[in-house]
Amino acid sequence: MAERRNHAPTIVDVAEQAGVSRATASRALSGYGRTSAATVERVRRAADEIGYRPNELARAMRAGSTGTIGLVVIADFTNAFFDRATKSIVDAARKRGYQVLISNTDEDAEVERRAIETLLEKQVDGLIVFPSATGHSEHLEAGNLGGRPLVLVDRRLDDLGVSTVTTDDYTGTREAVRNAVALGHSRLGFLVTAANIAGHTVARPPALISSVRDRADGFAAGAAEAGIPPEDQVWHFSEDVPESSEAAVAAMLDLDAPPSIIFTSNNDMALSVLKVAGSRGLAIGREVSLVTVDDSPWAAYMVPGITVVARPVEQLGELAVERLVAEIESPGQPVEDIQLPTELIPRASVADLRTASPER
Amino acid sequence: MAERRNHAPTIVDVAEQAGVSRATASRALSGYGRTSAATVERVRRAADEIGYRPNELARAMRAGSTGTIGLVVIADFTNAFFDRATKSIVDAARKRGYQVLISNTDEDAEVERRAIETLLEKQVDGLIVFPSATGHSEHLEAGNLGGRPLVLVDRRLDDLGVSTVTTDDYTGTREAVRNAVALGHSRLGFLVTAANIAGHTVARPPALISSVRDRADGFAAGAAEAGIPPEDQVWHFSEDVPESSEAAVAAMLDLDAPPSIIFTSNNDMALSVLKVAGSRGLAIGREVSLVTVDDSPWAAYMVPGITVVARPVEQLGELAVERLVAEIESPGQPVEDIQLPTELIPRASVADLRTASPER
DNA sequence: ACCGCTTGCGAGATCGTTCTCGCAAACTTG
DNA sequence: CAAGTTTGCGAGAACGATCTCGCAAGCGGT
Repeated sequence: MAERRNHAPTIVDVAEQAGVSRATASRALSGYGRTSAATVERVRRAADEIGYRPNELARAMRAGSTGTIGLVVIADFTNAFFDRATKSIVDAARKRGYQVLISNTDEDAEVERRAIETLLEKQVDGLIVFPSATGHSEHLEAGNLGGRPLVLVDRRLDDLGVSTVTTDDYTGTREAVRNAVALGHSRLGFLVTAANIAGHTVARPPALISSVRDRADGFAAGAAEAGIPPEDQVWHFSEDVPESSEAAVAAMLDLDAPPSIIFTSNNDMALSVLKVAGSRGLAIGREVSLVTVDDSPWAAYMVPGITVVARPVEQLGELAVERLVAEIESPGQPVEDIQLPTELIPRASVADLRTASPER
Repeated sequence: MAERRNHAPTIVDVAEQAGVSRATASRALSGYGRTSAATVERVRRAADEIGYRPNELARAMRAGSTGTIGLVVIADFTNAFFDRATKSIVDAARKRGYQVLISNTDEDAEVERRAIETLLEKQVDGLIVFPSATGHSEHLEAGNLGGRPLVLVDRRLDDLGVSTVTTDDYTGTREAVRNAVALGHSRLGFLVTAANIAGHTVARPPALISSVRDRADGFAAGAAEAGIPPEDQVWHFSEDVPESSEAAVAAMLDLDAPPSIIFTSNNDMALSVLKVAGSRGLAIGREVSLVTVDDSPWAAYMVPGITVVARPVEQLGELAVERLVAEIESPGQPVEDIQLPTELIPRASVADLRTASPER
């Protein structure tokens, strides 16, 4: 019968209960050093009896590692990206014996800086960061990380010299353009959401985050390859808020010669196309075609299904964890820049203009 | 000039650098006790110079609290529920000075049990749990939680006597039924996804998780109130996997007298309706009406927009954090069972049968 | 000039664990 | 049977912070 104290039972309580010393109790439970089988059994039973639960804090302080990794993400809802990435990271970490401390930055660099500071104070063994689009990144430099490894996901920050896992959006978007041209489209719209823009604009903003830049470059490359002249590449940029997105869509549809197909750089923008086109009675996949980046359940199940450049988000998260754990457990790994292949999933949102008589 | 050691600088290094004792350095930085202004300044400067970052682990061990809460969720993608809830919890926690350790259970009770064990070992100050539908819940009883507070979210576990934050899905669903009947619908389908079912079935499974049970009860109550006879309430149950869902939808549409409207208990099921109806050329909001629980961007922006019972997910998360932090910081709070109101958002997916001539 | 009070600071204990070291008992070996 | 080796276990230090004491110096009041 254990005497109940007012604190959670510690290894000292286990030792008393089993009639051995702290050291022996610890040895028996952790299984290092030499302990007789009888003692191990006695200590185990004692621990069970008093409901002992090891204090991972103390263990971590002694060991110098916490078995915890810090995750700094940018929560967005429409893309089903945040949750897929988060889930895959949490699950992959758990499989390798790590827990995840999560922070959300909402694209705010200052919040990101403080979040990383807090995570480091909590002694995470390493960091996985979806870097925010705004602001600088001194806080991500090795010298400010207390020697703890960092892996970037989804967005490259080239001058940082740190392992990065992204998807090959350049090739994916280029492929999508090629596919559209093959189906007879010859005037292509491209709607890009970007941070740090006021409203919407036709001028390309000076700095795009790497993922969006890749999509833009892929679009341009695909169009050039297919011989689409610049005047038939219609670019619009907007903030990532519904009002700006919808205004950008409306402006594009209001052109004297609107494009037959609209590419969007993310799903928020794609939904704006759905909404604005719907309100004008334009049927997707007939009067207006649509391609977006990132697959999602609704894109697959809608009628018509939306043609997408699918990114292997789960793999993205898993690889990030794999890289990070490798650097944690054997430091000095070479820096890797992993780019995962994307996949064009053709559905019904892109009209085949080769057979149908051109509408509008 | 600080002498660089091979370990992260500690308060001892700061003290040396400033020429004071550990205790004084700690006082100067933490701002308790008495310290002269000059010393505070000197210590601060020393800390800056050597890049001191406090070790939150050591502080937590001494203080007995970590400033960390454990979050145990069930990741799902379609509902935009996981990410909205997670984000709101992470953000609300941060505002109150807490970080979040996140675990995902995938509805597996054993994984949930182990996740909670790990979180407790890591000395979280409290737990927010979306309880899994399967298995028992001894691991959630107060005696097994080491005295740390727990708040349940989204699903009630009545015999646990613990604060719970849910949404009033009963009233929401009842309201939705009432609305549909007012629009002329008189034969109502209800598609329910539930764990622990093999395939799909017409028989109501013995145990439904509280949120789904509330929706079912609300549906039944609304139909009864509106005078819909039992034979015009068509129930189908299925597993939460696409194959079962789609089979259930198909079976319902294959009835001799299919319902004019289908209610679904979640968005996975609603997407299955979209898919199957689409593949049969049935237009949503015309030949088949649809109402689901949980709003999401795609439900709002699709054409037609989907009528939904919207749940205040962000508020759910915030209130859970608020309750938990209250119990952490002043123990002995009364147990609260908070039910947040839902809102019916009528869109175009429910046909108005009063004016239109009945189709099919 | 003496007493009491405030101020500033340092020594040491503490949180709960792991791990090194040393010691005694038991065991092996020629 | 003596000497060396293995085995099992306990004492104590360590991780890095906070906090309780107690001490010495400075201060004002009488």
